[in-house]
Amino acid sequence: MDSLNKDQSKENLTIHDVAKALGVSASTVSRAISGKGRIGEETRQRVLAYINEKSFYPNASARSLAQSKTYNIAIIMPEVRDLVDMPFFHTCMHGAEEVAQVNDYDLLIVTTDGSNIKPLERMVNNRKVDGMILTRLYKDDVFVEYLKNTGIPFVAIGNSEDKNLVTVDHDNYGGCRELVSLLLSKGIKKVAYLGGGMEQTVNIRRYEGYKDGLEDAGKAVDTSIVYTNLTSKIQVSKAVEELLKTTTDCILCQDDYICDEVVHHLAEKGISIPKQMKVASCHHSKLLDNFPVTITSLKFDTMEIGRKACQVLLDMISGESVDRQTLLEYEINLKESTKM
Amino acid sequence: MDSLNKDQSKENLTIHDVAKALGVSASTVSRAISGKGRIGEETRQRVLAYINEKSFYPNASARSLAQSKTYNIAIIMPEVRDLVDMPFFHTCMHGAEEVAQVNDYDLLIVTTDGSNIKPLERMVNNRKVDGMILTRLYKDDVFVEYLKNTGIPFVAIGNSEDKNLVTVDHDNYGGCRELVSLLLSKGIKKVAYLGGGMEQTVNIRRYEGYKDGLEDAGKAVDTSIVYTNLTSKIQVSKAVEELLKTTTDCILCQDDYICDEVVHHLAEKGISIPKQMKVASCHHSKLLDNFPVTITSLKFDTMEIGRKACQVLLDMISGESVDRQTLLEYEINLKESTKM
DNA sequence: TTGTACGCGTTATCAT
DNA sequence: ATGATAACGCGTACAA
Repeated sequence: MDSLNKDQSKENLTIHDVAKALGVSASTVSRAISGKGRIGEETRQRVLAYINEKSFYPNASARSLAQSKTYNIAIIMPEVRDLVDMPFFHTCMHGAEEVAQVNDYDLLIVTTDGSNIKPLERMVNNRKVDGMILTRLYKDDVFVEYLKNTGIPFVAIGNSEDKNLVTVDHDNYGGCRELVSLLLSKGIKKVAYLGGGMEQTVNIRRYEGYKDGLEDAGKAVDTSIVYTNLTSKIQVSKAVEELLKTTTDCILCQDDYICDEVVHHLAEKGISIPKQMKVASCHHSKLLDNFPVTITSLKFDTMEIGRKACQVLLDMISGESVDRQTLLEYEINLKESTKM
Repeated sequence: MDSLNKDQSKENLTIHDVAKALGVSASTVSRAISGKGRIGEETRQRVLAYINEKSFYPNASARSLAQSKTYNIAIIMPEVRDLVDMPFFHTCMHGAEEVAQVNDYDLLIVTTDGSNIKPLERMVNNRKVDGMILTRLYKDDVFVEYLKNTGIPFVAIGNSEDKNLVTVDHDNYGGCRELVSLLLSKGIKKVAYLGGGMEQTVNIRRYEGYKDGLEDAGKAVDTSIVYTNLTSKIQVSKAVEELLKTTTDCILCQDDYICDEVVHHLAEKGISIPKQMKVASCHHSKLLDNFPVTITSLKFDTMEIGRKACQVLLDMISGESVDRQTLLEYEINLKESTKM
């Protein structure tokens, strides 16, 4: 047992060792492994059997150098303080990893805030990755700007006006629009909107969906019950406070994070959901499952977006043509929180 | 502006290009960059200035091949379904990444369940990393077993009886012990314990702390109010149900996840905390911040454990001697949930 | 102090 | 179908 392991680890084999042992040349071994180039089926099997028995594995660095390919991709994550309550990015990450693994790629994580491109530069300059996934897309995105100039393949999760970008996103716009339409058709009269971080395209799209959803129902946007600059819990609760003085009968939250705060604040004030106020969220997460009342929300398959982004990226890397924009489906879950 | 970028990207430079342009040899350039080997200060500056101006960066694969070092480390994460409500691992990951970045290392993530070592084998066999961090430690850990045989440097987050392992952990034992002592000293009479997953060493240590905390106060463990095999929400609520029939006046939860369920179930049953039942948790997370009542808990700096684990690993990789076991401090936060 | 020459382990080109 | 041989770009003994 022990000696068996020792045996295998007698310093790593190379294709030359394999070649010598089999009385063939190194290039033959290489061909047998890669499948590239013509090779006799018999010798191929012989080589494969041998490397399997001796558990030989090609050296990644050497292959990397020879092919100018790293078999690594990077995923760019927002900075830590944002992440604690935001499982979205991590779920994405795991989706991407799943696809990467299957394709013999490894996933390398890079955390950075919205403006610091240093970590990306290092990756690119040192050629440590073959491509990148941007998990977040800003309005005038410095990462995008940088990556475009480098020419390295990358896909962004989100929506951009630049139709040359390769993006993967949930249909936030369509989802919010349909959600608003639905709420209004059920008899809700006045839907307020609570959001923040309008420099992120996802939030822009949701707000646009909200606006067009109202329009579909022949309603105009009432800017006095629209908040698009909430960045802290306190601001959210203050907004709720103000809304309570109006005739608003439903609060649409840009995301689960804001929704969480809204629900808490309403509970604190003794306002019952949905009797005195309806609540809905443009994004679902486990956060919303912890309330006594179930919350109407848009549901997206977050893992799937990670998978898809990675798949598209790998396609780009291998030179295949890919769709510029990919839009993934949404699901509307009507729950108690908007019951009339 | 545009031409400037084009200029830089005229196919990547090599040390030979730099050498030629400066009228020196490639090895001189190499020395200037690495700092290894004697080199004239003047030429060193000249080289450094040039590569800085032309923004030359050494090719990672080539360096990797020459040095047999990848400047990558991997962090092994538990499988996805466990993760959604467990920010611990992701926070660790970001801590590790922070330290890795500073040391010019990159972090590669690998997700796998407790038994599948295939993904690790690929990493090791292909020599894609210089070391690994295990974020979880099982009683008879197959990963540990495998990694020990390969000889690759690795550090495990958790506690092991095998004192040859290099581990980094919070002082779960000491924390739980002190917490229990404290609760009892405040007048609490009967502390029940709710836990699960005893194949993970962290949970074993917490339970041991609980036991010894009782002992410190001269109390014996009452196994009828101890649950160490709860793996689902339903099981947790059933356990709570049974405890309510006893004279238990405080429930100590193994982690935030279990605590979350306990608090919810008590609320559902109309049992008020802390009046009718005290509650404490051996692990704090944001999960506990969402309750109307603040929860007494042990608090660990999760990011710090990731940082520390990474630092120790990097030390091992560079051949420095490291402490076998590192124990990080805990903090006891006494809150409303255990108020007498 | 600096340059030469070779090795790291693969892939790819060109013969055979 | 297979085998030499030359890259790939960097590090490093050894020589000068």
